[in-house]
Amino acid sequence: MEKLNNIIFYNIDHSIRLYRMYAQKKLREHGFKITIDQWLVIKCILENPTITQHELSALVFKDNASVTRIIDLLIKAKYLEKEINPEDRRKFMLHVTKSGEEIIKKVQEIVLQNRSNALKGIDAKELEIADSVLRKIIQNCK
Amino acid sequence: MEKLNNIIFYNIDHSIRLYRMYAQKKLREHGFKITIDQWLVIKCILENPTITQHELSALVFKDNASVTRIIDLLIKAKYLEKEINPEDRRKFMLHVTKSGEEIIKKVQEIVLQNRSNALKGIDAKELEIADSVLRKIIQNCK
DNA sequence: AAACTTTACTTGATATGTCAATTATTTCAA
DNA sequence: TTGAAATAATTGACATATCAAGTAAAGTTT
Repeated sequence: MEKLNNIIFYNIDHSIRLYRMYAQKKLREHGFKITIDQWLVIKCILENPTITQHELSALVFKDNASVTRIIDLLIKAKYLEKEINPEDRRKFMLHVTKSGEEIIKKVQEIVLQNRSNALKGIDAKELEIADSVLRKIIQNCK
Repeated sequence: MEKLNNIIFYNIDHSIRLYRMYAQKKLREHGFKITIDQWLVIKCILENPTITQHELSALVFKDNASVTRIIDLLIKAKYLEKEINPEDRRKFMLHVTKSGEEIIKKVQEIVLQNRSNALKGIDAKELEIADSVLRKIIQNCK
């Protein structure tokens, strides 16, 4: 138990790191020039079309600064456009372009495959317990 | 279940991110000018005095390039010294300095507190299950 | 309305993550 | 024993993480 205390955080870290590498590799293999984080940001904007950058950063657990920079890159890549919100000129309205929508649609299937591969051999009950443990850690660190 | 599939990776990501921020904040509050990653690297060298950088990167789940840079910073901070290994001139021997040893000793207690705070309200059995789920994910992504 | 506070976003600095290319050294094989 | 392959570490380029400081706009107080 004392030992596991040490190790659980290593395994959390290790698992998410390997999963990200795994997922990124799959995207690359399919010829997609987009990062996991960029994909996540577009996905969230599509699902929440009126979201602000500030709300977005809470949703994807990222710093405002990171979100600003990811959005910059997505705009450069023509997956996104932004426009000042006339209701509140501090904010921006974020528009996913046609090509942004398309890449999300194409990548979707790979993401589902990645997740299911990564969770192979894990049953619903233990997954549920693992998830609850993670949620407790999240609460404790807030 | 379908939904949880989607969410487990978010919670893994979220939990490790919050834990790192939490741990880093505690270090800062106690006046330590060292990052979690730097601490981990010194700790591993102390526990494996003959370790190479290559072995080190496997141990801490980091890229060789990251380890090189972390070691550079630790040398600048006088916590570490390196010396070419005469047995194999491609390798280095890594020496933790007195002041490196000292900071590890001082930080140790805070790290233990952080872990136990982060795991509050989680019992041994569910922790064991969570750990086994993470190990399966790690295997699946290798 | 003017001053103050808060909010949304950006930018700079530094650390780390990831991949690819490079250098130096060693090992292996013909 | 020499030439090819493998290994250890570094470096460059770019993406992201984190904190702090800064700018602009909106909201609040008096």
